[in-house]
Amino acid sequence: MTPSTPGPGASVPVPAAAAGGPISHAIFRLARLHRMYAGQLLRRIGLHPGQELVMMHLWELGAQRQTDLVRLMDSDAATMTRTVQRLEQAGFVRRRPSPTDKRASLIEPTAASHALRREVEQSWSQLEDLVAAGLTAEERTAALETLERLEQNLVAASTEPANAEGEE
Amino acid sequence: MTPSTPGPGASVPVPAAAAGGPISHAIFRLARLHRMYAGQLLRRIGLHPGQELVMMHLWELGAQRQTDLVRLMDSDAATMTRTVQRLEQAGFVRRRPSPTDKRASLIEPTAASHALRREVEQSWSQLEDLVAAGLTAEERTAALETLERLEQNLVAASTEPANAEGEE
DNA sequence: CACAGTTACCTGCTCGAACAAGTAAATATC
DNA sequence: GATATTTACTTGTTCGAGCAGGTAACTGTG
Repeated sequence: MTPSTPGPGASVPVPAAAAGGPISHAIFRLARLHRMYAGQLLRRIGLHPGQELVMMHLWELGAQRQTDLVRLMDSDAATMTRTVQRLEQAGFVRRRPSPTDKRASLIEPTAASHALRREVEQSWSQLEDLVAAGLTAEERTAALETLERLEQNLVAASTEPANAEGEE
Repeated sequence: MTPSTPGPGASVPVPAAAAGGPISHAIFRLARLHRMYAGQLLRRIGLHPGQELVMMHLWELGAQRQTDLVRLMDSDAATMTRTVQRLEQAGFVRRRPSPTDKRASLIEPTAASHALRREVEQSWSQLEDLVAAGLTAEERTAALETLERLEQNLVAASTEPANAEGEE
């Protein structure tokens, strides 16, 4: 029945497993599919998942220190190091020592990279159209609110728990 | 400001970045947080993300061939091989050659693993409470429907595109 | 100025995700 | 029954994610 693999860059098999909390699992499955699609779109333009976010920050804000990128994306410093290394090697960013801080290096997008920006934005746009296909403007807003509410629940849980050792 | 690392299993920094399509990015952020929490809960009980799904399938269905697990989780065969190897090494599963098919091996949960099941279920339950905190039953249902609708959009997109070779 | 403490970055490691390729066994076809 | 194809699984590789160090540079304090 399954038509088998149609070839690279076109197969996104249907999900299957379901267990755990319904919402948790729905998030899991949705995120999985979403990641798959994003990955496919990104690969076409020569980026790996995650790299496009770094680039977008750089294109929007200009040269940044790695630490800034880490903060902006709330990612891991070690991951950022290697991601930047690969972006550099791919010719999308350049590293320049910070004039004010010898520890830091400024990451800036190369001229060559700017051609990518449109493609990244198009990919994002495509993905958004896919995931929100058939939704009215109101439904999109509602969906967004739902997602953000769930997100806020998790954010809140990370700050509240307050098994915290005394701050103060 | 940031109280520094409170210790393992307690720090989930707030997200930050936002870009791309609003819904896409909301999914991305939500999934990220969700994954973080799931990872923390799982680590406490000695599992890595993904392993718990394998175990749940085994506990529910009994011994399965790797291929079955791959199909159930719609995951990669290579990933499954290594995941099972690690679960085996951790003593949670055992591998037995299939009596009927010399290529296949049956994966079955060990007796020792059953103690884990409660913990996995508790972790899932905890996570579900976290993510759906403060939602009424109706809101949970609505959220679930929203998530599933978005998921269905992606699933549909994977089957429709119909650059497909005829499925006849 | 010397010291401790912090910050910025890098490396090593484990593990999941995905793709490519390869082996062995089962099955289909001639 | 020999050959081709499919199936089950393994290994190799790249890359993101996260944790655990480790080094150099900055900063604050005495």
